[in-house]
Amino acid sequence: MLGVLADGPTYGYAIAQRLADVGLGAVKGGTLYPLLARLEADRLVESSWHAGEGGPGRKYFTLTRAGKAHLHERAELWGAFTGTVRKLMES
Amino acid sequence: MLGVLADGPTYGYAIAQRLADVGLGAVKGGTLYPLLARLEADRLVESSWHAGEGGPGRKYFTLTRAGKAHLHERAELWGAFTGTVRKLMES
DNA sequence: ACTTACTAGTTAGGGATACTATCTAGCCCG
DNA sequence: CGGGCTAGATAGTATCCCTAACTAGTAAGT
Repeated sequence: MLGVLADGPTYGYAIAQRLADVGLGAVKGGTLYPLLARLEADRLVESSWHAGEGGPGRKYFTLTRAGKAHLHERAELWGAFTGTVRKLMES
Repeated sequence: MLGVLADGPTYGYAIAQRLADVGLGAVKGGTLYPLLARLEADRLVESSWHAGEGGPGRKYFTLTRAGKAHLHERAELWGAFTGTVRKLMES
């Protein structure tokens, strides 16, 4: 989620499409929006409402400075973790 | 878990030590034993009790044929998943 | 006008599961 | 005989993903 937002501000529905496009499955609204709300509660993202252009309004989310830091930190931990697991599964 | 068991039959406490050794943190009994019980319920592992050699008895777990197949299947999915996520986080 | 479909977001409820904490029990050592 | 290590089990709590249902705007077909 934070990785997608690192490419620039977007809104929930577009994030879901992006995740589906790259092959991470159809993330449903009931998963997506509570997660975004948690990220906002943790001050990792900020949101602003924009009127829709030929459709409903969109809530755009932007990574905060803390969100970027969190992403980089987690990316390192994720790399270490997956490396360890890969070794375990291949051995 | 299945990856550790792929190296040969072992018991819960030793699995926890192995996971701690490779850097996956201290997996607690409340996580470890229910998970092994689920794997056994799914016929992915089999267990047998062996009297302790200078200590309490040990419940040894062995990967079944289905367990090995499951491990290989999951390892492929895991590789694809982590590859996708890595690209997302690095972009 | 009515229906369908797509877009966009929200909420309630259930189920899976990882965690904390606690318990039993065998063995060894000081 | 208490403390510590080994070994396993269980209850209770919290998290969180999912299904399902809802509201609402727009557009196209009938």
